[in-house]
Amino acid sequence: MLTPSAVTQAPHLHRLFNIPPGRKAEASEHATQAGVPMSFGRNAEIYAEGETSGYVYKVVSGVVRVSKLLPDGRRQISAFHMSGEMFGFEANELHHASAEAVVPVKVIAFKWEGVLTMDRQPVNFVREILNLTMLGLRHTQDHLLLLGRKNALERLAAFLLDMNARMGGTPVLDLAMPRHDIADYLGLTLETVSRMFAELKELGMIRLESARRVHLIDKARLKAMGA
Amino acid sequence: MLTPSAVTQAPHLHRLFNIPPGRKAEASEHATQAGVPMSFGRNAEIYAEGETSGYVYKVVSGVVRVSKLLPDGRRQISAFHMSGEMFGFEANELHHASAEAVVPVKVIAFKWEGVLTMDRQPVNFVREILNLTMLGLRHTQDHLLLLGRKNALERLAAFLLDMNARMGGTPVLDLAMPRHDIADYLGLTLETVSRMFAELKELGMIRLESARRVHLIDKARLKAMGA
DNA sequence: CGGGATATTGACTCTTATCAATGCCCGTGG
DNA sequence: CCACGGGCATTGATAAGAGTCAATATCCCG
Repeated sequence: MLTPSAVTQAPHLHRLFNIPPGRKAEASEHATQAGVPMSFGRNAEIYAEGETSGYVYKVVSGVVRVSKLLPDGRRQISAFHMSGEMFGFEANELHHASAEAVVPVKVIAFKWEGVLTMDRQPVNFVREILNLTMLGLRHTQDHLLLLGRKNALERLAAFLLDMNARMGGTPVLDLAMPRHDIADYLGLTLETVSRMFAELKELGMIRLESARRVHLIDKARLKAMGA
Repeated sequence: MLTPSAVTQAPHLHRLFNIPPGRKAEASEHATQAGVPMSFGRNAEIYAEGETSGYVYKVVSGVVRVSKLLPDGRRQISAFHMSGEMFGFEANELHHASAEAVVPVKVIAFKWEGVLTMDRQPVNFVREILNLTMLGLRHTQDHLLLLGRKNALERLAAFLLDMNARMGGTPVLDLAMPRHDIADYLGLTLETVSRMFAELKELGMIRLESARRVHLIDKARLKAMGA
């Protein structure tokens, strides 16, 4: 459940996607291969659902949320992406979800064209991207199980463990996102999320230093709970 | 929501994956490129979670369900695959979900090795598989929205429309799977699924010729409902 | 130090789950 | 050909979990 994530780092991609040392990079035509650094403020939109999608992104710092909206405003966040991870892969030329900065974010944007069309890149390269996409698919399938079959407490436990694993596994966890975002990721309301935090605290499994700073006191029991 | 599906057909793959005319094919070592036809009875296991995964599959006939289980038996079906679709893509060498035949199924199995390692295949080929995987990711993300944010009636409406679209769009829909499978796909209980069928009937949007044979009377309203 | 956004807590409602009884359909065998 | 039996589906009564609405409380940030 909630494995390291979607678009996690892969050695090859790190090499291939990193900006050449000394590069300055504005959004110039030349940026095709190297990638263009971009910054986004808190809650700024990186791309929108329905927008034409020409780029894939790698998170340099901050946290990104990818989400879909129903016409009446109900929202489902499908993933949070943290430093080192990539997102924005799309089958067609249109974005099927939107991406926003949860906190101030730096990313590098790569022309998708350049990624797939480059006939000079080793076949390994496309294969590497395929692998990232398959990992993303796996994470999403795990999340289906969470949304379809786990109760509120199990969902929150799984979420905290996933976040923790992805941030290095230290027992103190700093959450970048507000309760509302956690709720929209876990398919709950923010009130329920808050109550589940309280219950995990009651159960002695976590300690809340503040709303965003969580101490994972008993990971073993959290794991048993998150499934 | 619930787009044509996961691993839907793509012209290139049809060419590349089809068995050479006149081929007989047992599970021989030579079958690497051509693919091995296989048959499975109702509810037979095609592969299991945790099993080592050496093949990808293309459905020739029947319907396949891909699912994950929680230790206590709760189940989430992540997708149904129908004729022409492919499934079984895995990031690592282990299957992360299991696949079973909903009804008697014929598939063709292709060695994954052969698919990725073949340096003689055009780069286009890997790219085609990447595209199928991205489509699968999209379908799964749509399903996240369904599980996280839609109510029971909306879920069933979306399900019926998706199935209908994938089976050619005729107003009479033959469901291959029992209520229990629909429930595990939609994150509901079979009783609730049954009640929602009754309610769609009440609303005049469907007619039940039998439990498995559904007439879609008002697709427009179903669409509005399914979101 | 004050104020707005974010989070918690409480009371109550509503949707869906659970438990249980009955009905229906279809294939098999008398 | 009909009756029986077993799996599947429907329907009902009740319970439980999460949602909703509303009133504080807390935390930043200026």
